[in-house]
Amino acid sequence: MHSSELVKGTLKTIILKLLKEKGKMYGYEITQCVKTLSRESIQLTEGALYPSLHALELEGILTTESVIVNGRARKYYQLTPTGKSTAIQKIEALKSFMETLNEILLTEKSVLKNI
Amino acid sequence: MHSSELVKGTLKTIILKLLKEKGKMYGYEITQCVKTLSRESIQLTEGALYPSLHALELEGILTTESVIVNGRARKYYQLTPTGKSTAIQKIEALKSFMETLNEILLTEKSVLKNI
DNA sequence: CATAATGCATAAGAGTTTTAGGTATACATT
DNA sequence: AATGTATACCTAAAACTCTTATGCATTATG
Repeated sequence: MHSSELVKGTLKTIILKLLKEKGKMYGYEITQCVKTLSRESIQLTEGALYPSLHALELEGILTTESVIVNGRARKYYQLTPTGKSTAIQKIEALKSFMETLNEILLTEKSVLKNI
Repeated sequence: MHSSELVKGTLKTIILKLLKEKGKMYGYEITQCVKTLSRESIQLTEGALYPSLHALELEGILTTESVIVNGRARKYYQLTPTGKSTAIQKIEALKSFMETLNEILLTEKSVLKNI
């Protein structure tokens, strides 16, 4: 299980990535999808997920649509046009950050000595 | 410049990685080292760095040693034996998390459809 | 001699997450 | 019938961490 500390900064980007690919998802579906994709190593908590989704909606990045399925309410989220470009930017930013991070983590003693 | 949101969760691990390789560093040195290694894309703020260092010290992961160099005080930090194994663990955890994250970011629409 | 760079540190406010709880339906098991 | 599990939404207090701003001090530089 990955520490929640690490997931924090990447939560919004993960949400945006999934919505970008799937087009339309509801909250519970997002938690399950992340769980599956991460092989059970990331379990989003609802207390973090829903406030994030609502914030993204307020920012105009997502729109919602409520639907009744099997007698239960579902609230689908999808990217707005603005949200789509935000998603692309955020995903690129995260990839770029991971490359930087990777360089730092692979830096060896001998290299560091000269900095 | 990478968003501070992303750096947050990885700050402690970055510190531990650098100390693991360099053995002994002072606060300002850490900020400059991260700046250089990241090609100016990560600029640690002191308000985040020092509290983290102090927390790591309280946890028994670091010990300190104050030295006067060129008339200025420096406070060197280094890993304790416990800290050394914590560092190794944290670094591995971060690498593992990045692999998971990478898989998520590379997931394509066609794959996601079946989840 | 003012400014930048070096070097440490903290505190108020802001922002986010954790933890814990609440509400509700469907379905399987006891 | 009652219990538990899975599905599905949400929120609020407390905890946590960072941002922003500030303070102090020395050395080098223009």
